[in-house]
Amino acid sequence: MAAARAVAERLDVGQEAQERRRLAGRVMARRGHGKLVFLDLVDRSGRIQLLCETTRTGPIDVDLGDIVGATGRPAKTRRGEPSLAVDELELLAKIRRSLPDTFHGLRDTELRYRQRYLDLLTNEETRAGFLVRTRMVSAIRRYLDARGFVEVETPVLQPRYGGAFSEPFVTHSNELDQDVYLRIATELYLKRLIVGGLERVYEIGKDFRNESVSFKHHPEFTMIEWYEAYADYEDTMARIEELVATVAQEVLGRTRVTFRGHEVDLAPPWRRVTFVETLEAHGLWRREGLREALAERGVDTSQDADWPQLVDHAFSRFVEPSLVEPTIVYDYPVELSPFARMKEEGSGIVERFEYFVGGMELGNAFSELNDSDEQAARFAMQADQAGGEPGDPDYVEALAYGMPPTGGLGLGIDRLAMVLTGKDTIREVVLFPSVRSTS
RNA sequence: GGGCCGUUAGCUCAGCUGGUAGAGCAGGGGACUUUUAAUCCCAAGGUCGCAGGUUCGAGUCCUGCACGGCCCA
Repeated sequence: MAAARAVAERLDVGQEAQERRRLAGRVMARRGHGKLVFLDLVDRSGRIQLLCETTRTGPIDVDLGDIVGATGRPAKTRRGEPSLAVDELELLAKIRRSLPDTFHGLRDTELRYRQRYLDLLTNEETRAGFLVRTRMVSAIRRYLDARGFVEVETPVLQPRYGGAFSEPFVTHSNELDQDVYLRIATELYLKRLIVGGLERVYEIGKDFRNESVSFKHHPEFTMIEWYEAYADYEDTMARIEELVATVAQEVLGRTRVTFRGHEVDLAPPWRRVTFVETLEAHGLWRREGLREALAERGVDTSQDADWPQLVDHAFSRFVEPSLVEPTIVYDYPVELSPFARMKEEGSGIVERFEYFVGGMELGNAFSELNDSDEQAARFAMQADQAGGEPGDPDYVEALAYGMPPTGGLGLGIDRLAMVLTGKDTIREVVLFPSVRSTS
């Protein structure tokens, strides 16, 4: 369609090309003039006007939303509109229910989510947004494939869940006669592949977290995790900066984006600041009295059972919203990071970073802990913490066979799509967001 | 989980201090050979989210519920 339009655009007003074209698409507008009918035909590549002289085509019996095939010659009308002068119009699929208002588009948020096909049909910005997401994912794959990473698939149904602090969805295997969990992360399986010598692996796929929804949380969401042998978290910082900037450039042709009211530049280098510094700036880096300090600031800490939860609460409440320009926060307390390698013996600080744009976390990364004894000790420590990581002896066993020093990273695909499309909520970048069923 | 807001025709929206519901688009019928939100004429289209309550009378006021949105946790 775009090609036929290009031909028509080069014509003079009133002129008709010799070559015949056959197009197909959906009729999105109709302007009848008795024996002359104008239709707007739309496909993914764009829109072109059909010029139907009924003396040539016979009666035009089409409704808005019908899918038709048209044969004719590119032409330009008296008003200069690139068109196809139709010889033959064929109905390919009949619409049985009226399309929503094609001028305003479908506005009702609930209907837009429940019947996304109507949203895509009537709102061009919706279509454009999802195409950006698709191109973004392709660009990420291209970037990693070109650097020797291999894409893999690991289990979604897992006998044990792990790799993140989160409540899982539970289901049941009839064959095994046991409960299984929908994965909350791909982390532990991917690192087994590093043990197995695959050296550079990544997986793009859905994770599932049985938790509350918000503008940046959705129960099923798409995550990429990659693991790179013989890299550490500083190498990984450089890689994620480069990847995000490269992808933005490829998809949008620029690195400046507007997100949640902020204009930010994704080009490296990103601001870097330690976790401890960010909290010190608010007077909230302390082992004792943190609960009291938060209470003084009017924070309800009743849901926070222990220090790791308090410090996480302090960070997400006071620090995260201020991380508007792309920022890498690094060197985290070990209590928050059961899989990250210790920075120095006994420091209590691990080689981990999270990165943020527009006050929202995009992802998490670290130099992976590869000592099986220490991993076992970390699991034991987590067992004493509220909501701590459940242990995974099989994973510890895998590490016991030796894992190279490895840099690993997770990136929220939906969240990066939000940033690149400028959408304020994750539901705008998920084609079919979860909605309560109507009964 | 809490607060605020919303739900009227297939869609987009009006509907004031309570007085028996309107428009545009789409759909139906008709006119029209250069329009592009085409125009014009005709007819049709409603459990005003659901259930109660107040009232002579409720789309409008009150309560509860459902679904959704935004903000907070």
